[in-house]
Amino acid sequence: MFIYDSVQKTKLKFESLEEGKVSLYVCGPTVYDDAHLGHAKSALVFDLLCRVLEAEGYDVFFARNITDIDDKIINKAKELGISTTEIAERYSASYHQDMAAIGVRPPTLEPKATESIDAMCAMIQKLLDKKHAYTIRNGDIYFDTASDAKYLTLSNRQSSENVSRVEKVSEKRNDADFALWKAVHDESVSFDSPFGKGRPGWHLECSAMIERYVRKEGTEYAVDIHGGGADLLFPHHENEAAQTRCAGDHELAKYWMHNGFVTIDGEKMSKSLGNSFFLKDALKAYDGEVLRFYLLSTHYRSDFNFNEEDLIASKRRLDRLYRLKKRLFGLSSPTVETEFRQHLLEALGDDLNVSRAYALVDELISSANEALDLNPKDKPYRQILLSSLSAIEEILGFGGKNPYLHFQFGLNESDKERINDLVAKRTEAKKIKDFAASDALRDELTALGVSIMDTAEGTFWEIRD
RNA sequence: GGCGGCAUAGCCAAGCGGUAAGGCAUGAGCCUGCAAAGCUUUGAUCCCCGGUUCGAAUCCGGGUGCCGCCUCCA
Repeated sequence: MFIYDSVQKTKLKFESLEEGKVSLYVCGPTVYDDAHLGHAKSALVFDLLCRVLEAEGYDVFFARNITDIDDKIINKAKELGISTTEIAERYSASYHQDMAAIGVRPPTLEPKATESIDAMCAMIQKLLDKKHAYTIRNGDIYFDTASDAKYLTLSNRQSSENVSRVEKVSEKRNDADFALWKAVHDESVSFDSPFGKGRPGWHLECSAMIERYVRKEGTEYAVDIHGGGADLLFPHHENEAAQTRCAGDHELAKYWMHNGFVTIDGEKMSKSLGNSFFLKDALKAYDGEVLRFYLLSTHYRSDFNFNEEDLIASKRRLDRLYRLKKRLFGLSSPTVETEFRQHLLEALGDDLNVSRAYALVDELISSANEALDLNPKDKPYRQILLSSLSAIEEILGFGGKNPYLHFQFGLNESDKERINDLVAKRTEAKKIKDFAASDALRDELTALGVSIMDTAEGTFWEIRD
């Protein structure tokens, strides 16, 4: 496995801290609204990484947090007149639902910030003890960035001179110093701590939760891989790394992975543009699996420009896989190790080269169709083929559904009944060679968005995009 | 202003020094009552200029054009 490390800016051979085991921590969402396509992309990328690592035989411990306390959650709660807990629960649930819809498996562990306050306090205390943090008069606790010689080395920034846009607090020792703990003096949401009532700083959450839930004693790094969106490199990950190295005797992550951004029709996602922003909206129009296939189709480090035209092209590519599955429908056989699976892992093992993996899938489909055209009854061949297809499902996470249902997205039972009825009538007309009637029926079906295909096994239909 | 990324056929997109994967769309053929599906086939010298090299889309220098981060953010 090779991984591009976004700190060293080079592709590295992956060597886990502990033989056969991988610890992966990914920054999860702040649950104050529904998940958008960017959340989906990030979740998909690391879901794929997990699948590949597991397929390579690693025992993967994957943690992805939920930030369930934050100013934005508080604001949303005020806006809707309900508690922050309700907000967090509502959007955690919708996050889980949306991610499941695109085939993102749940992480091994999903720590919540509000359930980890003690871990955060413990870390703050360490930082205070080691003089890497200080308290100002109002009770806020800040990280002293000047006390960490390695500060800014993660994101490769020269000095903190240009990092001056964070809030100006006159008592801060350095402009770049960030809050570890914010004291709360009014009635707003707060947690009790040895430092008084307050709320934790966002950057602290991940460091503390990694330390508490993921890290094994004695390792040089807290985790093997730390991931997240490209925007998190600075300041979030820079700050996390600083906290971890200053509070303990180890660095945070051996490998850093950052996924690219999702734009929509070339524009940065924004609510004001009113474009298909939320994943749940995209899921109304397209099958979750189609969205998975599409969002995963380009390299994870590249920016991804989401648009419907490309999505449809992508769906057509996935359709080919399902048409092949239709040809094999009803067959089952024990899964055997295939060369194809090896090739797939080889491609994905190269810093998740999905394009190469997809090309392999395409080539598999073409050669399979060709072979089945020549010799439809070749049993050993079909067994290998079915095994290859299950490798696609296992590693890439698509292609596992009933192939007929894939082509019936968005239809209810009465729609299907009506279509089946028309198809049956057309078959009757064809039987008596009344082609005028059968063509008229096909036109009717076409008008319904249904495409007809006559095969040796009978007539099949698909809903078209 | 500082830091970083990208530029490959109509579109999406691999490629990491040896003479351009794959998909969508398009044209043609086979198959079909006709279609659809499937199969075969059709097309780029890689933003521009210069350099290194026997050889560069791939390395170096200089342009041009997009984009991201530097503020909460996947």
